[in-house]
Formats: sequence, C-alpha cells, structure tokens
Amino acid sequence: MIKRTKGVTISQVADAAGVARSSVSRAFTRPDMLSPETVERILRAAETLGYVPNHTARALSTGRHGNIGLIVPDIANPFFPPLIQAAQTEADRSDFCIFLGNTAENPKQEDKLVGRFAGQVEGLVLASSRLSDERIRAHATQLPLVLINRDIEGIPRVLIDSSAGVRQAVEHLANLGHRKIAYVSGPAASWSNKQRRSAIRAGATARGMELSIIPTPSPTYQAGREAVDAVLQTGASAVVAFDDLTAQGILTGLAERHIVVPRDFSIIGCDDVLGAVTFPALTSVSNHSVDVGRIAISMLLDILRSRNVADVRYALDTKLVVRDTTADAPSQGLQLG
Amino acid sequence: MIKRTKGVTISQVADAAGVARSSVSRAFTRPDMLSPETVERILRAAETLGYVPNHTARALSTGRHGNIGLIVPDIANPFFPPLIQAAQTEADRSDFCIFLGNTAENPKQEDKLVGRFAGQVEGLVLASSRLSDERIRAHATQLPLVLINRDIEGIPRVLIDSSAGVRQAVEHLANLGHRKIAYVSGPAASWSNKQRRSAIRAGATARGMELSIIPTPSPTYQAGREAVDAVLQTGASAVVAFDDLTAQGILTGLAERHIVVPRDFSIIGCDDVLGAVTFPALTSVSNHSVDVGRIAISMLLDILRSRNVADVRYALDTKLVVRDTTADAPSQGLQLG
DNA sequence: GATTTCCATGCAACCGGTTGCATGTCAAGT
DNA sequence: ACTTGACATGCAACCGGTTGCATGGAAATC
Repeated sequence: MIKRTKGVTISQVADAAGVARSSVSRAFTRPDMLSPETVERILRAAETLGYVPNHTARALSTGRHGNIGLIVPDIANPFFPPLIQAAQTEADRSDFCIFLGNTAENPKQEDKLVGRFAGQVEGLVLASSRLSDERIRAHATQLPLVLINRDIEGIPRVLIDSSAGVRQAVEHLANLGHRKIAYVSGPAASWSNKQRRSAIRAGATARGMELSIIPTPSPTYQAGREAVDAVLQTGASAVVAFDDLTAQGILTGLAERHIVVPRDFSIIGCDDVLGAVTFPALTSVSNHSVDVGRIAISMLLDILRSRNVADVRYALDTKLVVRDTTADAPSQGLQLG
Repeated sequence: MIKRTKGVTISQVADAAGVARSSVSRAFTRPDMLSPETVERILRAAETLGYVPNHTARALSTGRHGNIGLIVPDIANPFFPPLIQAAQTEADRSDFCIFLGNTAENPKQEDKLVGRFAGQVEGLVLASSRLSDERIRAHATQLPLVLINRDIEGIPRVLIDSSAGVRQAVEHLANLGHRKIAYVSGPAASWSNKQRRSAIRAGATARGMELSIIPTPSPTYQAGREAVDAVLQTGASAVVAFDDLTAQGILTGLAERHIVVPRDFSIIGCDDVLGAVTFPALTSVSNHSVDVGRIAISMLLDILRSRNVADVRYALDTKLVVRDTTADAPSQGLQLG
C-alpha cells in the first residue's frame, strides 16, 4: 500500500532557510531581487524539504492559473485529435496546461462546460462551437475567447476558409464530366458547414451543375453510411461530404451496395485527415488543421499577455488533394443494384 | 470590441444581502445551516449581482479542486478518444473536470505533465503509461493514481486482459491452416504489448506454429505500413498487430505490394476500434475500451471520496471479432511480387 | 419568571502564496 | 564625515473563499 506525503509550504522553507516567506516566494518568481547567496540557500532548503509551489494558492493571489480551456464537439472525430495535440504542444511551450472539454455536439453541454471552465482557466478556445452567437458573445464578456471555425466579429478567430478548396473540388468534378452532384452536409449549427455549402452551391451554379443537399444529424461515420440511400436517390454521380469521417461512411455505404468507387461513383471529403487511410484513398479538401490548433492557442496566449483584445480574423487557405475516389462520370449513368 | 466584466466576490454579495461573508458561503455550500428566508435573500442578491463562486479560492481553502487529470500517450490513436470521452462523461456526472495530457509516447514528457498536473488535480489517471514502475510509484506517493493498462501492485488499475482474445486469434489462424505467423509489436514500455506478445507466444507454441516478432517504434499507421517488408521476409502468411492502427497501416502496406487480403494474407488487429472502418473490415481483438475509461474515473472518484486506497485490480475480458481480413492460408505459400 | 437548549448568524483565523511599501545596510558621492 | 542612493530583505495586507467557535435571541423546560 502506498502512503501519501502532504505538501510542504513556503513557510516551512522560510523557516529552514532562516528568511521571510516573501523571500522564498521571490526566490522562485523574481530571483534577481535577491542576492545570489540567499537564492541559493533558499533553493537548497526547498530542495531538501521537497517543496513544490502550490499552484492554487499562486493562482488565487495572482489571478493567473496558467490554464487554458479547449472545447471541441467530438474528440472522436479525427479532425480534432491532431488539432488538440498541436494546441497542447503550443500551450506547453509557454507552460500552460490544457483543459479539454468534449460537448458531444450538444450546445447545452457546451454551455455547461464553458461555465465550469470559466473559473479555472485564463482563456478559452472554442473549436467548431455549436452555440448561438449570443451565447458566445455572453461568454466572451467573462473571459478571453478565441474561436476556431466560427466567424463572429469582435472575437478573435481562426478560420479554415474552405471556399477555395471546395471550389476546386467542384471544378474537378465538372472536369470529370459529372453533371449531377450532392453535398452531404454537416451540423446545422456549424459555421464550416454553412461555408462549405455556399461554396459548393456557388461552384455548381457557375458550372451549371445540378446540386442536391442531403442533411445529416451529425458528422459521423454512421451518419455518412446512412446518407447513402438519400444520395443515390438524387441521381447524382458524385458527392462532396462535409468532412472526411462522413465521406468514409459514405464509402462504406457504397461498398455495401456494390457500387465501385471511383468507377461508378466519385466522392470527395473535407479536412483531409483520413486521406491516405481509407480505401480507396480519399480525395479531400486539405486544410492545415494542425496549424489551426497552434495558431488559436498562440493567439490566446498573446491576448493573455497583452491584456488587450484585437479583432483578429485569421483565415487559412485550403486546396483540393486528388487521390483515388474521383474519376470520370460513368457514361450511361449509375447502374443501381 | 468586447469588454470584460470582473468577478463579483462573496463580500459584495454579503453587503448586498446584509449578512456576513460566512453566511453567503454557507448559503451555497450548506444551506441547511441557515434559515430558508436568509438563504433566499442571499441567493437573490447573488443572482442580481451575477455572483459565481471562485473556484480557485474554494480550492485553496478546501484542498479540493474538483479536477482530475488524464494522461494518454497519443490522442490521435483511435483507441483513446472513446476512452477519453467516456472518462469525461463519468467525471462530469460528479462535477469533476478533466485535464487532458498527451505525452506523444515520450516518458520525459509524461513525467513533466504529471508534475505540472499534480498541483491542480485531486487525482490522476495514467493510461498506457510509458513510465518506469519506479517513477509511477514515486508519483503515487504524491497524489491518488489510477492506472489503465499497467499492472503495478498496490496501485489501483484497470486492465484490458488481452490474453483470452489473443489466444482466440491464434486459434482462429491455426484453424484456417496458418503455420507461420508474425506479431507486429507495440512500444517496448507498453504493458499491453508485453501481455499480448506473451499470449501470442503461448498460443503459437501450443499449436506448434512458427512465430516471428517484428518490432515497431510506436503504434501508428505509418509504423504498420513500414513493418510490412519485415513481415513478408519472415514468410508468415498471417499477422497479428499490436493494435488496430498498426494493423491498418499493414493493410495499406500490403495493398501497395498488391497482396490481396484476406486471399493472400490474413491480418488481425487489437482493440477493435477501427473494425468496421477499414477495408476489408478488420478482424480484431475486441475490448470494451469505453468501459475502461469510465471505470478508471469512477474508481478514482471512489478513492477521492473514501480517502483510502484499496489495492484494486480490475481486469476486463477480451474476445476475437472475426470480420473480413482473415481467411484460409494460401495453399502454395505467398507469391511475392 | 428564571434557566436551559437550540438554532441562526457573525467573528476571525486560515488555506499558501504574492506584492507594495518600509526598513536597514553598505558603498559611492561630495 | 554626512548625505544619498541602491539594494536586499522583512512586514503585513491581500486574493476569495471556508469553517471552528462564540454569541445572542427565541423557544422549551421547570
């Protein structure tokens, strides 16, 4: 059985070193204020006693706890882990810890998490928030906020601007001879979804293509798989999916119906996080998701340091990466069955 | 531009309600100690002022911050997100927040994270730790610890006992006529890896099969893909991979060499987190990874509540799920080409 | 009516640090 | 030798809550 040691306080170190508590504090936070010998003596005493500064106490008196929160709608969506990892690495560089929150695509849960985090983080990054603009604005009055993939004026934000990539995707399909296409959409509350949908609509209109929109409840493998019937009913020969996970589900749904991709049907994802991992390798709209996480955190840290909030809007570009799920439109239409 | 409101303190509420600070505190923490009217009046005042208790201050005086840490080696490995999500949900039920740490498979980083978390969490869950037993024991003296997939006596742990499932996997391959198999192993510091390796060794010996072990630097898609040459050189006709991600990489590596699975080669993963998502659908050793997350957290919360640490060892069973990546051994050996 | 009991509330110390200001010391400046 | 200043350190208040103990008034008991 393991027994626990309890914390050594600053007072004990002070006694051991024969100095005041404040000197011990300074030995750790502003050693230049003390004579080198004193610092040395204090550090030695601290070392001997196994002193570790109490984070909570420090946070209380300074108001800075060195934590930032990151809230995502679904950790299991492969778009997020690399982003989270990058965020963590960036935070780490400045000795910040990350609180991670998963909302399960649920605005209620998101609201609750923000509230719970608010007290113990210096700032918050909301990735792909499903909250209303009003709620987000309200939260922003409580603590520094940075948004990912959400465009609200006055709140610093990092956006993946899919329009260029999606436009390329539509062009690509048009060049392959596809005339009827479908967009399998993402969550209604998703800014990315709105943006991708309008980009594809604009592209389709420009090329005189017929476009159908298929709704899904959430961007998941399962939702993609279940959307396949609806997609096929539109008579489309190609589909653009809200994200790679959905696209992967569609891929499976098509395989289950013995529809061969890309011979019989073309498919394009978004985010390019599964690209090489699916079979066939997925053509997808690529977007430096890793950068997004890093940039959002570094932006937040800047705000925390400078204490003033500029209205930053950081948009990252996207481009189509062609792999093996797109090909010429089948000449005499799709043979169902 | 959004301006920030600053915190309302307990004193302001006390003044507004015409009571002492202690009464305000009690109105929130032990309302039964106060008369209902007083409670009512205080709550109304708090509501009006928009008072929210300061988490940090409370943590300082009570020593309980309602946070627990969860450290994983690689968020991007699909084994972890469901586990993390389950952990979060379970923590949430008891109003605890989760600190997430990602070590990138790096023991140094893991050590650092534990240290940084130690001050601000009540307890810690280490999933698939890559630390040495000594380090883990040392940390356990500092704060309550629960381990996932690490078997150290005296420290509460939740284990996925792969031996049954792996044994079934070997049986399955044996029954399909495979005589030479390979195990593509995971990280050297991984307990699961050791366990799986011995299980497969035992199984192979029992059935008189020839077994080769292929090392990999880390359990990733890329590592699996790069292990394929080594696997093929062993002359094996089937492989068991340390986890599904590695298996998926192997699947791709085989496809790149025009080796058709399962006709020419059989493959089995572990964890069963990608099962239905790969092509062909992966045969895998299934293990309720979601339960693991939930159980670990609930165990930790029990410890925090009871303040005494029992030596719990919770082992979860596994079983083989057969899908489409295993079939009869090719009769005249594999045609390399 | 006096005494005891109980309950609601206030007082003040405490959690473990940080920090503005005061103090004391010693060397440099004149 | 006396002032001045720089520098090292200590004192004490403060961050925003919690909690053991004291107090005072009302209800219960005799």
